[in-house]
Amino acid sequence: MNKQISANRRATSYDVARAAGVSQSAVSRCFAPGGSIAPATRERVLKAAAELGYRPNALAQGLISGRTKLIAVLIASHTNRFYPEVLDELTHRLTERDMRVLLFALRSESEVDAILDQVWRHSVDGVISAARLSDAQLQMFEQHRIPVVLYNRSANAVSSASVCCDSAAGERDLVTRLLSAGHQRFGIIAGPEDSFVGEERRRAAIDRLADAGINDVPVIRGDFGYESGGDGARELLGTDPAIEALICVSDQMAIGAIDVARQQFNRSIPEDLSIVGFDGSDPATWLSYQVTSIRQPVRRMTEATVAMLSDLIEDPEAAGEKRLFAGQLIEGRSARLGTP
Amino acid sequence: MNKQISANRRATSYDVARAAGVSQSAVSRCFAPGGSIAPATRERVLKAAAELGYRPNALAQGLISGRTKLIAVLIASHTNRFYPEVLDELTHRLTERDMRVLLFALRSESEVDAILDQVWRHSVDGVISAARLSDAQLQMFEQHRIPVVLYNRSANAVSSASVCCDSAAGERDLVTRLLSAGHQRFGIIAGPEDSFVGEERRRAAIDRLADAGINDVPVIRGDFGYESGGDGARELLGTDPAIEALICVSDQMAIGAIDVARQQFNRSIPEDLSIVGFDGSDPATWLSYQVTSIRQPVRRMTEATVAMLSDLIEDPEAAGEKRLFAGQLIEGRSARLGTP
DNA sequence: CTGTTAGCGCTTTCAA
DNA sequence: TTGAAAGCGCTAACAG
Repeated sequence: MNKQISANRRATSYDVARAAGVSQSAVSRCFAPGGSIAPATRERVLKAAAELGYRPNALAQGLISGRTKLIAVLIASHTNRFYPEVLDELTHRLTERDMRVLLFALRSESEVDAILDQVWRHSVDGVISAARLSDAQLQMFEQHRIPVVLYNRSANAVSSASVCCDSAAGERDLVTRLLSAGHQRFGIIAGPEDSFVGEERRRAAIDRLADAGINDVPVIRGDFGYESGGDGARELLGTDPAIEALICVSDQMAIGAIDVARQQFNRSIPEDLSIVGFDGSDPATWLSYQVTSIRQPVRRMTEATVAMLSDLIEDPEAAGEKRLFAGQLIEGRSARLGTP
Repeated sequence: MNKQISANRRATSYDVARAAGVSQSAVSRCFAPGGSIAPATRERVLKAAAELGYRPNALAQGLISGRTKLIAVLIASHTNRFYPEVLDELTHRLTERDMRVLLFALRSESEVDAILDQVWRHSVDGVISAARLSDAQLQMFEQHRIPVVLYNRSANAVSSASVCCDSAAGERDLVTRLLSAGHQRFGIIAGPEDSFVGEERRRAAIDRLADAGINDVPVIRGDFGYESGGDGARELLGTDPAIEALICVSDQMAIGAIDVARQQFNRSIPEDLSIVGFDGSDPATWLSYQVTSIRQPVRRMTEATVAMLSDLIEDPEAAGEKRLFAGQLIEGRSARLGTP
C-alpha cells in the first residue's frame, strides 16, 4: 500500500515538491525571505503550492529555526477590563510586524509561575508584560536570552527594558494643581497593594501632600473598578464630610466616586468636591463625568514597546532601555485646578 | 571537542535522560499523562528535570503529536474595546482547560484572510471566532477537521457550532415594552453594516415596530462606541424633535445618546425620552446612566463556548451544536417600559 | 517497565 | 541555482 494522501491531511513541502517536480528544499527556499531560486522554478512551485493550499507549518519552522515569531503578552485581567485600549493596540502593532500574540490574562499574582511555565514551553521570541514579574522570573528570561519588555512597571534589581507612563510625575502634577487651587483636606482612593502603578500613584500623591505639610491623609483601597471607587468615596465622605478633594488612582474609580458623591452625598462636582482620576480612558471623557485626569499616551507607549521588543529580538545583547513617557493633563470638569 | 552545553541553551529531554541515567523516552513518559513508569525512575527523572530546569518543548510536542493545545481566538477590535468581559472570560476558561490563546484582533473584514492564513500555519487545535467568517472560510476549517465555534454569530450555509445571545428576541422584548408603554415615534441607532449582532438587533427592532404598524423608522449607523451614539442622537433629535424613544444596538451608543439628549437637547431621561441599549456591559449599570438594556449572559456563554470547543476537539466528528442564550432584561432607568 | 527506532515538517549546510 | 542529508525536540509504536 503506497503512501496515500488522505483527503484532509494538510499539504507539506514534500507534497508541493512532488507536484512541482523539484526538491523539498527548493520549496522551502521559495517561501524563505532571501532564498535563491530561479524565477521559473519559483513560479512552478508557487503554482503547485496554491493548488494544494500549502502553507508552511509554523511549528516545524519554529522548531528548526529557533524563531517562532510568537510573543507572549501578559496582562492583568483588570487592566484589560478597565483599559482595553492597551491590549488592542499592542495586538495590532505586533500583528503589523508579523508577530503573533500568545495571550495570558492574570487574575492574581499566584498564577504567574504557572503561566511563565507555559510561556517558556512555547519558545516565544519575546515577552511583553503588563503584569508584575519578580526579579527571579526576569532573570530566568535574561539567562536564556529571551527579551522582555515591561509595560507600565519597572524592575528594581534586574535592568530590564520597560516602557512606562510617568505616573509619579503625573500624580504630583495633579496634586500640585489641587493644592494651588486651595484644597486642604484630601482623601485617596488607591489600588490593590500588589499593583505597581497603583502604588506608584498613591505614593506620589502622599509625598506631594506631605511636602505641602499635609499628613495622615486617609487612604482606601479599591480594585481600580467603578464599584470600588464608589465604595471608597462613601467611606471617605462618610467618615470625614469635610474632605475637599478625592484623589483616585484610576479613572473608573474616579467615576464611581463622582456618582456616589453626587447621588448619595448630594455634592456638586467640582464645586463642593474635587475628584481626580488617572489614565485618560474612554469613559473618563464622557460628558457626564469629564474626569480631571492624566492621560497615558497609549499609542506612543505601545508603539515604543513593540519597537523596543523587535530591536531586542534582532540583537539580544543590546541593553534594555527604559523609556518614560509623560502623561498629559486632561483638565476635565471634575476638579478645581489651580496653576501649576 | 565534545558536545558542550552552552550555558543558556535550554535543556532537552536528552539532557534530562543523561542526567538521570535513563533513556530519552523514559523522560517523555514522565511528562505524559498516563505514561507507564516506575515510581523510582520517575522520581530520578523529575529531580534531574528540576535541576536542569527542563520543560517539554511545546513546538516539538505539537509537531509530533498533532495536538498543540493552541486555540485561535478571533475578535473584532471594537468588541474588546466596548465589551472586554468577553475576551477576558474566554481567555480564563481556556487557560483553565489547559489551552493557550493565540489572539487575533480584527479592525476590518479585509484582514480576515491574512489572519486565517496564520491560524492555519500554527496548527491550532480549534478556533473561537467572535468575528465574521465567510462560508468558504468555515468550510476550509471543516474540511481539515479543525473545530470552530462561532461566538455571537452564526453561519447560514455551513452548519457550524455556535453560541449566541438571542439578540432578536431580546430586541423584540425591549421594543414590545416600549410600545406597551405608549411610545409611538422611534429612532434607531444601529451598528456598522458588517456587524452580525448589530444587524440582527436592528432588523428585530424594525420588524417588531412594523408589526405594530410603525414604519419608516429613521436609522442612523454608528460604530458601537460612545461618540457615535451621541452623533446618532444629535442627528435623530435634530431632524425630528418629536421622537419619543431611541433604540440603540449597544450600551455605549445608548450612553452617548443619553449624554447628548440630556446636555444638548435638555431632555430628561426617561421622562422626555426613552433610550434603550444592548449588552449589559459594565458602564451601562453606572448610576449616571442605568441604561435599560438586555444583558448577555457572558459567563454562561463563554463557558458554553469553550466546553463545546473542547468536546469538538475530543470528537471532531461530533455535529456542531447551536446554542442560543436568552438575554436578560435590565430595567434600568433610561426608558419608560410597559408590561410585556 | 524500559530502551530502540522512526518520524512530525521544516531550515540549513554542503556539494554538485 | 539546485538537491541530498542532517537534525530541531519530541511522541508513539514496538520489542525486550
